Order: sequence, then C-alpha cells, then structure tokens
Amino acid sequence: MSTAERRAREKAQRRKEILDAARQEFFERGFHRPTVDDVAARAEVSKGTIYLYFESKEGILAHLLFEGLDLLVKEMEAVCNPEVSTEAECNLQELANAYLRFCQANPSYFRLIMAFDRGRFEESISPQLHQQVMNKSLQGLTLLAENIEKGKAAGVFHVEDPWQAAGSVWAALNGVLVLMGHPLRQKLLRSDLETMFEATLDLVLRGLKDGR
Amino acid sequence: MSTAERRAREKAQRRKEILDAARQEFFERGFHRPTVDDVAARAEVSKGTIYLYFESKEGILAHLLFEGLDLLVKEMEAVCNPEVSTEAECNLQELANAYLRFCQANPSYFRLIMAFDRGRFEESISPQLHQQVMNKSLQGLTLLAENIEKGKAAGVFHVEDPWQAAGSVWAALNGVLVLMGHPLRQKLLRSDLETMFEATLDLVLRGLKDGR
DNA sequence: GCGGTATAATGACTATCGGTCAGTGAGTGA
DNA sequence: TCACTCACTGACCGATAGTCATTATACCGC
Repeated sequence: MSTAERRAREKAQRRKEILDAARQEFFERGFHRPTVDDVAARAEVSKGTIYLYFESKEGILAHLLFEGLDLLVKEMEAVCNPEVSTEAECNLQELANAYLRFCQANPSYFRLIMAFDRGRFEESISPQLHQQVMNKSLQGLTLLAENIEKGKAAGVFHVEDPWQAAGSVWAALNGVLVLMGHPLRQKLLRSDLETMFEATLDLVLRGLKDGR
Repeated sequence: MSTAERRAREKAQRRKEILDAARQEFFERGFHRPTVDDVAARAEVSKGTIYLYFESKEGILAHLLFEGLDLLVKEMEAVCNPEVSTEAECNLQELANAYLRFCQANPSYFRLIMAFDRGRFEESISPQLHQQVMNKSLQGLTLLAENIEKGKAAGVFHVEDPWQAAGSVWAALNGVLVLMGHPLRQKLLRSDLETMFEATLDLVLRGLKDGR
C-alpha cells in the first residue's frame, strides 16, 4: 500500500498548494478580483485541476475562512487553557486581547469571517462545510461563555445567563472591530481601533461586574 | 422652460421605476441572483436604459443602501427630535428600539447596510456616492453621541468621551443584530433576537451609568 | 402640419469568467 | 511490453455585466 499512501500524500500536497496560491491571490488582491484562472496560474496547475480539489471558487474562500477561524480559536484556547490567571475577569480580558491581536495580524482572515457572518456563503457551499464553519465559529463563543461562567461562580460577574452575556460581549467586540474598520469613522470618533476596543471591552466588563 | 421641467420630472420618474424594480428583485431573490436583465424586465425597460440611469449593478445596490440608511436615520430622528422624553437614558433606549424595529421591519435594508460596513462597495462605486453613504451612516452615530452627551450633562451617564461611548453602543447593537442573524447561534445561546438585543442594551447601559 | 434636431431608448454584440468534460499521457502492476 | 488507472489538461460552454451603433420619439421654429 506504499504507492497508495504516497498518492494520498501527493494529493494532500496539491491541495495545499492550491490553497496557498488562493490565499495569496485573495489576500493580496481582494476577495472578488482574482479569477479561478489566476489562482490556477499561481498554483501552476490548470483550471480543471482546481475543480478536482474544490467544489467552487466560493468553496475555496470558505476553506480559507475555516482556516482563519481555526487559527483564531487556537489562539483563544492558547490564552485560556494554561490557566495562567485564575481570575476570571483577567481571562476574559486576555481572550478579548487575543481576538484583537488576531484581527490586527490577520485582517484578511477577519474580513472573511465577517463576510461569513453576513451570510455570504450560505448559498454557495456544501451544507457540510457550512456546518463545519459554523461549529468552529461557535467554539469561540463557547470559550467566552465558559469564562463568564467561571467569573460568575467566582462572584466577579453578576449575570443571570452566562451564554447570553457571552453573546453580548462577542457582539460588542465584533461590532467595534467592524465599526473601526473605516478610517472615516475613526476620524469622526477621534479614536483608533485599539482605544475603542479597549473602551468597549471596559464598558461591557463594567456592565458584567455591576450587580444589576 | 416647462418642457425641460417635465423632462426632468419624467427622468426622475424613470429612475424611480428602475429603483423600485431593483428593490423588488434584490429583496425578493437575494442580492446576487437577479441579473441586470431581470431588473430591466421588471422595470419594463431595456438593459441599455438601466445604464443610462445607473453606473453599474453594484451602483444600484449602493443607491438602495443609501435609501435604507436614510430611512433608518429618519426613524431615529423621529424618535429623538420630538423630545418626548427629557430623560436621556430613555431617549437612548428609544433610539436603540427604533433601530431594532427598523432591522426587523426591513431585514434586506439591514443586510445591505451590513454589507457596506464590510467594505463590499468600496471598490465598485463612485467615490462621491461612497462618501454620501458614509456621511449618512455617520448621522446615526452622531444621534447616539448627542444623546449620550445630554445624558452625561444630566448626570445619568458617567463617561469620559460621549463619542467613544456612542461608538461602543453602536458597535454592540450592530454586533448583536449580526450575531443573532444565524438561527444556529440563536439555538446555542438559547435566546432570540429581541431578548439578546435587550440584554445587550441593558449591559451597555449599565456600563454607561456605572461611574467608572 | 412639416422637416430638422435633440434626446431617450433599444437590443445585438463583446468580453469576461465560472464551471465542464472528452481527451492525454505518465506512472503502475502483471 | 501491454493494459489500465487516474491525475491532469485546456478547449469549450453558458451566463451575464456592460457597450454602442441604430432607431424611435418628442419638440421647436417655420
């Protein structure tokens, strides 16, 4: 079975090469501009080969999105798991900061994630892949909820439903990241992303700590 | 010059007819599916005519987006201006509720607005139109900021910078509206849009009222 | 009315691009 | 050496955004 194994390895490698090429094209030139032929040329394969490995152009984007979400969740888990700090609030801060860092370091992944939120892929990819992506995106929310639950148990946060609170926090952080994506709004608010992010995080943390 | 005036009126009318047809097509069948020919057929004109009145397909969508934003701002102003209530907090509640009502009554407009936020139109419409839309979108933020400023003056809110606070509130509300757009997340959070919206609004209001 | 002109509208046409599939040839195993 | 598999190819197709030479219509001075 050595041949079959090598074949499988080579297939995985090709797939990775195409994904790499697509990532470069889409991240450098925007999500709309590159054509499938562009990606194929960059990957040094023919267009037909692309379709042996991916269902569609949108499907490739969806796989890149999944990649990004996976990376994000891993970084959030890395901050969460080691239990560096036992104080819940601090962990929540760390989680949020990890998210901010990720978005700043990977603006293209962030834009893709937001595009998914907007429902862009719903109609154009397989239900399985969609489910996979959704599950991954729920992992992040779950991390937040678990954290808030701990904080509640520790008496730091005074909330009724940790999941609901996690939703609010997640929403606020996402919202501010999207809001400050526009330079004009940064100007109107006389602020930058970091400052606004911190301010918003502060605001919701105050709300969480406030006993009703 | 009566003729010229009538001509101008007729032109405006044609334009409106095309916009109406486009709104129906896009809102009924999604933003991607309808073709320019579909819109033309619905408006009972030829495709060429479409391009006499609009720069591009995306341009039409951008005009619809502007329409939506305008409607939203008008509804927010309607709640704000009459000074029905002099208490600032109540006004902020009213503003937020107006926003929620708008999004529920006009989900397609809301989706368009979010699409703009994600930078979708940046590359495909004229800078002037883009500027116009951005200005309109800043009006909503301004309403919030003015309101929070009043609340601060009245001693209800304890914030340093009302504009920053407005940004946070706006971000949180947008975020929760987007977040709860996915049924799966509603399930995970065991909550619906209204509940989460109210909870998030409560959370940030508590944060605003909390004196540091 | 009538001819000339300006303006609006048309729809055949072009270019582009996502996606397909019949054909090719390198590698494999007997 | 031969038959067979299978990854790969690229010419081709259909759809569709956008263009432009042509046509139709309305207006105005005479």
